[in-house]
Amino acid sequence: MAGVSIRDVAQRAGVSVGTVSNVLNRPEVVSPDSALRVQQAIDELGYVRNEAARKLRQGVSGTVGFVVMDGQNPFYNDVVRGAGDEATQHGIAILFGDTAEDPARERMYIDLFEEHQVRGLLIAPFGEVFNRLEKLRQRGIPAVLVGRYSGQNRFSSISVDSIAGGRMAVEHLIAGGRRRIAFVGGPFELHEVTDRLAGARVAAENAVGVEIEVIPTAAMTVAEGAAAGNRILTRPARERPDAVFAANDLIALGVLQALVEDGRMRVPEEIALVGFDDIAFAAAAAVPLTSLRQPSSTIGKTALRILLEEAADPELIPRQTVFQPELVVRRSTLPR
Amino acid sequence: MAGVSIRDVAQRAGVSVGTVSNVLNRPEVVSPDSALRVQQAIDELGYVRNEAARKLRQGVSGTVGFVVMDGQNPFYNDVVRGAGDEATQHGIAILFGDTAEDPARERMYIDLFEEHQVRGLLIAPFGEVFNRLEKLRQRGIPAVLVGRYSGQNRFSSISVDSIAGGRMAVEHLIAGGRRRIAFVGGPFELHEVTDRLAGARVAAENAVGVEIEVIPTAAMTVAEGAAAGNRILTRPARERPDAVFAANDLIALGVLQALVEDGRMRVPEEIALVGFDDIAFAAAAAVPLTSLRQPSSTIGKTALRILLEEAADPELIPRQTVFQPELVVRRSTLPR
DNA sequence: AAGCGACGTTGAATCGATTCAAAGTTGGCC
DNA sequence: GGCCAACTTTGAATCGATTCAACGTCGCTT
Repeated sequence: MAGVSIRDVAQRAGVSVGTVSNVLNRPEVVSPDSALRVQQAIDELGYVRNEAARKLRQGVSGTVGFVVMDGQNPFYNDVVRGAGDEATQHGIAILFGDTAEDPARERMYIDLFEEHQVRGLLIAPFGEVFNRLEKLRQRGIPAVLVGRYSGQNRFSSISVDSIAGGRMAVEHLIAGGRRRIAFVGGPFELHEVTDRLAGARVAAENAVGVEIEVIPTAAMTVAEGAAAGNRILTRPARERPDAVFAANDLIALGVLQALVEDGRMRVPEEIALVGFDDIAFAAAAAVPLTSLRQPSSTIGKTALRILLEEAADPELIPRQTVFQPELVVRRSTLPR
Repeated sequence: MAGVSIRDVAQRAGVSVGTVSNVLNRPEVVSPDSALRVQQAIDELGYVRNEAARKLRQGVSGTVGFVVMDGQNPFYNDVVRGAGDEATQHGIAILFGDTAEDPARERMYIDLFEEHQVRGLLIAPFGEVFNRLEKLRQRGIPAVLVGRYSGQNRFSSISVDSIAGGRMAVEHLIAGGRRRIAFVGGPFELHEVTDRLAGARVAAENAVGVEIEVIPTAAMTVAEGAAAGNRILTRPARERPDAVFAANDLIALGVLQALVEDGRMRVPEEIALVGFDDIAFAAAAAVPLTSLRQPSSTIGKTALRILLEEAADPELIPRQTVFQPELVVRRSTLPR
């Protein structure tokens, strides 16, 4: 069984528990002699520190929660890896919760992580969570939003400028000679979606004779994208758009899949396609996908760093960190 | 601040701490009257149970560690989601560690999770971890291997029959008229890789005039796959294979990307392509990819269930659960 | 030789939930 | 009324690491 405690180590090394604790946490105050004996005892007994006891006493834990709205989206996987890299540098472990775009599950994970007394919460939110997060903060658990700009600046956030991204996407399409542009995305509760659409509208208004049509989806998935693509295909040819701007790459890949399978509307000849996120698979798609790249790994790292700073000093004023997306042009938007 | 303890609740409700604890953990022994008062006090004070204290006392935690060798592989993301679904049904949180195919990081996460006194460890291992896992078990922390068959049956494992999968892949290629087959994958420390290759060899030996050539990769990534694809393309035309069996879909997509970009060897006309895992993006690839499907979400669920059983009863004999992969045929292997 | 500061070490108190033996309460029955 | 069983409630002990005031021990100065 486990059961090797600091007391056993102390006894073996012939010192007090206080000294052992000092060796572990403030080695500079203990004499080299004791330090050595303690270290030996630790090795011999295979002592492993009990995080629970430490956490209980200190009131701070070595874990951070990460609640992600879609764990199957490679974009978030990249963000998680970035956060994980940063976390391990601080000896911190990440509790991971994939809510699969389900608000109930989202609440559940927040509750669970609160019980676990996480030091802070990273969250790519789906539902309306601000009040809940506010309560968490009152209990001393800060939260940092990932991928979503925090409306009233109540929380720190790390995101990409979705409005600018939307504008860049549609300006690029217009420059390529497209005029009838469909925005495919949803649900509209997601700020990412509304912002990208808003940016698209700005670009359209700055041009002449460009219309934006909205084709809503229920989720940001390949399947929903494919469904949207098929809806486009059922229309008479003259009512179809000549370009699609998808709210993210998963949707774009779904649309692409539907179009390629059907075969009647070739990409990019009849219809151009832009995604968002620039996930690794965008480049390997049936038709390599033009997309707006987010610095995903950096987003994760930065989010974790800011979270730890806020956990250390609750008085810090929330900061909004906004990166600029980068247009990566591939074949799916070859000009007419 | 936090600081609402079970003692505060007890005081507010006018009962003892023992009763509050009973309301929380064995509601059937407490009178409806007290239960109500306690519940009210909990709501009014916003009490949240302190996992650290509970864990310390009980010696068991409500967390499970999941160490994944490649968090960017959608296959593992699906597995993680399955495990997460199952975990939440048991009120358990998952500590997540992405080792990015780095043995040092793998050890680091195992150490970290041990300090956290996880109830058990799910691991898709990369390096040589059996001795370390053995030590963990001696401390009462069981481990279940995910995606890798446990050699000497020392640990429970959930996997897919990689040998059968390799055989099915190559038999399918042979049936489609292919004769010069390249196996692309690595590193060979991974049993998945060697098993899939072994299965491929079996299929080749059962046929006439079929050769298997091995093109090693340093990792199971798109980038490594693309590099391998480019290596194939540098050869004189007559020395190129007429089919590629990739150790997983990421490699397959990389190879495909290289081939499509170059344009000289058309898929599937000149060269056929089979992957493994059947990730969601396989169907959406430049050329829809034939692959061997693993029941990824089921693998995750099952792994977690078995892990919890073993945590509850350390005497259980390790079980090897092996699913059969399913060949999903798409255009990348259209017969000649 | 007394006094002082620097340096190490000690060990009891603490964090908060759970446990369980013991005490308390209730109602039923003779 | 007395007694017993069934049901509730109590609260001190416990888990293991950390903390910190108090205590030794030296070596050096005056």
